[in-house]
Amino acid sequence: MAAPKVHPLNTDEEVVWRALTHLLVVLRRSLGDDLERLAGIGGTDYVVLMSLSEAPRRQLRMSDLARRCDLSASRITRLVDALSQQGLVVKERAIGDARSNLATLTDAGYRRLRETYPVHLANVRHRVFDHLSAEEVALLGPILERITSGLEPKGEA
Amino acid sequence: MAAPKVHPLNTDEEVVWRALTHLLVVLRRSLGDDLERLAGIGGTDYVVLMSLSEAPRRQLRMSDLARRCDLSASRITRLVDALSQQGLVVKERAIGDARSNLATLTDAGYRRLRETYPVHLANVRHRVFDHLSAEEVALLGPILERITSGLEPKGEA
DNA sequence: TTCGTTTTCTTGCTTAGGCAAGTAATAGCC
DNA sequence: GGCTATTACTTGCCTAAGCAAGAAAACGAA
Repeated sequence: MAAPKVHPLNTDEEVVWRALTHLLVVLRRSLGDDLERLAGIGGTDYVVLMSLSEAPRRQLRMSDLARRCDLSASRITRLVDALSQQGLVVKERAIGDARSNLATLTDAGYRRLRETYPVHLANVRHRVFDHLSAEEVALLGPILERITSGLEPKGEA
Repeated sequence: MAAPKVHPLNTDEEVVWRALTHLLVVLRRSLGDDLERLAGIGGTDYVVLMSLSEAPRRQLRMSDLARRCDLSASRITRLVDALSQQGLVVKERAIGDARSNLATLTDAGYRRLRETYPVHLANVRHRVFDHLSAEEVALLGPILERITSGLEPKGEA
């Protein structure tokens, strides 16, 4: 609390910091726009479908889905409702616990995801991996994981 | 257009991709929340003040400010209006071109920024640099810059 | 069993942000 | 000098997302 005299960023850190904040805003936007423009699906919808497709039975409880997508419960409620309107998922009460709702990817949803995947993949390569060597990718993985893993506990850590 | 058979991500790439998308959402949120909680200022407001403080005369045209903050013109209009309500910046018509508006950081704004800086610095260290060695930081800089520099041209590239 | 507590989701409201249309000022051109 | 085109910002309106309060089910204890 009493400002324990933290070092200012050195030059290298400054560079990383500028690039990172820029990335945080712009890469997110670029990828979302790419997907919307080239595949007609929102970035968030894509993440939802993808998360479901990776789950056993292609099915997750709403709250688990929210966690995997880094979204709030309310946002997931609305996203799943919208996707189910389009027939890409179904929402049904869980047997055995009538509080939980299960979202399940439909065949149509799975098909949609398969169609979209190549577009997404191309975007990701174009925006990120085309700029990196294999060695850099190998280095980057552990670094990013270390940063993200310190992030989970929403408040302090 | 005709899906030119892009390689799927290999294992290393997959790791980077997962971590990166997570980072994009969560780091942004964490840093914004930190600042809000510990310094009572929004992350975006902070960026605006910081950008002004780095400009000659602590002053920028609205459109330049928008560009440096990665924000739309309309968002900047509203942010600057809010900040000027709080006396942290002033907005005035540019002499010599009455279309442009100049936003200038006030002394109060500068003071506010100085107060906030240590908090922000501590957050940044805590969330990012505490997890990285000096060597890693040195490696990371060029990598991130390469990615971001491919991002500017909003649509294609 | 019945009542309080906790979990899980939903709904209402608010905020951050962008886009598109409008307005004002400048710049070019005849 | 008067039109047209361009630039710079603002305003209206929409979407994405979160928070907080609610409702419904499940759990636990008396």
